[in-house]
Amino acid sequence: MSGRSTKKIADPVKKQTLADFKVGVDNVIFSVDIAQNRLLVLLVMRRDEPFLGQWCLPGTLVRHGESLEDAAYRILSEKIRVNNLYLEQLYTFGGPGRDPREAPDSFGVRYLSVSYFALVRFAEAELIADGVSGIAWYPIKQVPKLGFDHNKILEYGYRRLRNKLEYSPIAFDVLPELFTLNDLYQLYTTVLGENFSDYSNFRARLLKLGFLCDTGLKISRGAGRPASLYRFDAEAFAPFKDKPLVFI
Amino acid sequence: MSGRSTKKIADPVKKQTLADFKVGVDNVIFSVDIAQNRLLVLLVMRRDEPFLGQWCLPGTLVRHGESLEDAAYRILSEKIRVNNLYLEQLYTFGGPGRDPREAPDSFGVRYLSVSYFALVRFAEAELIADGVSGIAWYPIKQVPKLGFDHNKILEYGYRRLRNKLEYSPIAFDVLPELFTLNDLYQLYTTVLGENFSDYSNFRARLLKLGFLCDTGLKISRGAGRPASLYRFDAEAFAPFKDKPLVFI
DNA sequence: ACAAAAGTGTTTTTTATACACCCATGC
DNA sequence: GCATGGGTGTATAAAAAACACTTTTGT
Repeated sequence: MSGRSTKKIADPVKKQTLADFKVGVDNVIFSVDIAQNRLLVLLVMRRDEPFLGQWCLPGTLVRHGESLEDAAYRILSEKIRVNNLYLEQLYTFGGPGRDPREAPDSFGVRYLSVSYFALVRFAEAELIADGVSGIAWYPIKQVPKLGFDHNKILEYGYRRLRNKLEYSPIAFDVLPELFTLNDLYQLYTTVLGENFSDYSNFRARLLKLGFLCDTGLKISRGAGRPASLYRFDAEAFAPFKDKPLVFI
Repeated sequence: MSGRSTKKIADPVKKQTLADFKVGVDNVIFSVDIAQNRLLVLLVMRRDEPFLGQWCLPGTLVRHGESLEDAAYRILSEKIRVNNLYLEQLYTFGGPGRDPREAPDSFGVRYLSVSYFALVRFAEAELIADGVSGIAWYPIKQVPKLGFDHNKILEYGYRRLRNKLEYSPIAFDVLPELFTLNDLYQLYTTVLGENFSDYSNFRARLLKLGFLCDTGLKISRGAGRPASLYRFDAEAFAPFKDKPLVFI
């Protein structure tokens, strides 16, 4: 308490003035490798201080005239080429001292991070290596210690991914136009774990909802009966928007 | 397309440079007036330009050394006195041009808003009028046109409130220590609408979950049978954390 | 005695869960 | 013909929804 009042003498000058910020955008970019049943997250190796040479989420600072979402799309397109993706804002981390570039207890500029969460199609995603430093898909279970507070951001993004998958149709943004129910099921199990639902029940529930339409086309993958190809019908899905827990 | 390339000549100087930000925090503060069955949101009248004299969400700019959440608590405590509340971050709005103080297409500073969502106990909330301009609880259905993009923020907060109520125990942060099941039910109906559930079913579901304990105390409110007073048992609730859709 | 508020119980319908089983294809 | 992946069906348990009914108080 007495420590506090000591502080109060020094504070008024500083505390009353507004902080100046640089705003960064950090992306948690997921993709699902169905073939290997792995959930992957995109990491890049820092080329600058701080945290030079350490793995981080891909991020950037926001430029003049650029919206937050624009910045998020910019980093994304600097790192990977994709046509299909889902992207949404995640959370904003902005405590003082979260970035080492902020001189401690100074009038210096603060660094705030608005994080975005993205899910991209693994098969078509093409990583853009700049030839200087690393970029890689990391299986979620093998992510190392990251720079900044990026492990926390990633954890936040992972939780969001699992929730989103349960009640919104983001899977279809990342599946090909035509897909089998097994493709869909595998995507779900890879993210949510094996025991989230039995295949037969998953199937029955989804088909009953009525926004997956059977194209009649069949695809044969090696041995076994050929699978029907389905298409996601966005119009038929419309009435389910805003309704909780559509899937699983 | 040719318009674009013209732009490109002018851009590099500006677009490549980082934007400087002031960061604001805007609060969507809800309370539930059970007596009158109204959901209320706190609005304040702006004392400064821009939007002087117009109703807005209570907000402030973040100061040196202050975290976002600290700023959110600061405005809150400048406007109302409360002991019990729930508060969480909502969303970050940061497009260029969202604040009129940004000179259009200039090098000037950008204004970004991190919004927070709060639920406070109506009965104990004491509004702090500064004697200069207005502050008031507005029924959600009667909110006027607000300054900035605050109607959008409010809408976002309203949706969050309804969702949160369904799967997390925020109601208990805002009910008195001891409450009747009717108090709880009325809070729910006021926010979610009359037809979200039948009282008897609501009651049965909640009691079965087992984190409401009957204190044995009774309270009599006018005519009719006295009601049991319950207490929320946070420990007994713990296992339900992270499980979706506990209520309703 | 009766209206008002609180609380209990019952019936019906729908959904979830766990399986067992049939179908079509490649080898 | 049999392993493999695809697809259907059924039986049981649990949850949601609708609604009728009892209990306890004030007046």
